[in-house]
Amino acid sequence: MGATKTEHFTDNQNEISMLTKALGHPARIAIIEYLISVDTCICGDIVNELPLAQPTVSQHLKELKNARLIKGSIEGTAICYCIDEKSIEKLINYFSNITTKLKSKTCC
Amino acid sequence: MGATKTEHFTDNQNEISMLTKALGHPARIAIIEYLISVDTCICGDIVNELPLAQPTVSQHLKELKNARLIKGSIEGTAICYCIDEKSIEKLINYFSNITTKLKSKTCC
DNA sequence: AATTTATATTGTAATATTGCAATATAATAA
DNA sequence: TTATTATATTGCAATATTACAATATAAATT
Repeated sequence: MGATKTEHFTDNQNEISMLTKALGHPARIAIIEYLISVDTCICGDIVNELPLAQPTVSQHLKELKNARLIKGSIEGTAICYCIDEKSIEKLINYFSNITTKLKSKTCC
Repeated sequence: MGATKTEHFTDNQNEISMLTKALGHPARIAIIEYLISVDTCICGDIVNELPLAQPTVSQHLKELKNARLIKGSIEGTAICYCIDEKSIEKLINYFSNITTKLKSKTCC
């Protein structure tokens, strides 16, 4: 026990929950918001921006990268991170679809 | 250590991550999808629908309720659950806003 | 080559989550 | 009142996450 029973759910359910799970931490939301706010794709400034130690930030970035919510490309010593729009669009589509389907339903 | 440093983030960051975190499990995505698929707001059928024991389902429902993603109203012995559209809309708005902001940006 | 700068990894402690059996609660039915 | 039915809670084991100090890596600069 303790481990999520991934194999019992559909690929889509696992994919959406993987994305939402990756966004399920305020630091990772803050990282996403920071990446949006900066014009140029800055990297290690995230560490200065957040109230967390460098290894912790690095770990959060890794999780966002694993979920393909962000992309990172090496620029000399630094790494340039930016949001992967596709994943965000996946989420919008998913939730929009829910709202559309709910329009015809009555709640209890 | 080990606990999320909620106090260091904005209310909005905490709210959005609270919603996404609640959706960050395939069983809870499956519950949301099931609630959409049924015409009438059925309750304990979720237990039959999911490959999880009743207490586990009850726990997942509790988390969705805490995040205000679903509402439950007592109907005799049963409890009628349904999706709280407002929270879904909050998420759509949030992600739409991100996409809008990204339109003007160039990625690395 | 040695140093600096930027980021990642490892190891570990604290805490949270997942899943379920057993049990409790609470409304209805017999 | 005693089942029955539907859901919630408790307690616990297994596992995952969060956070960070220490350390490693890797490219650029001196």
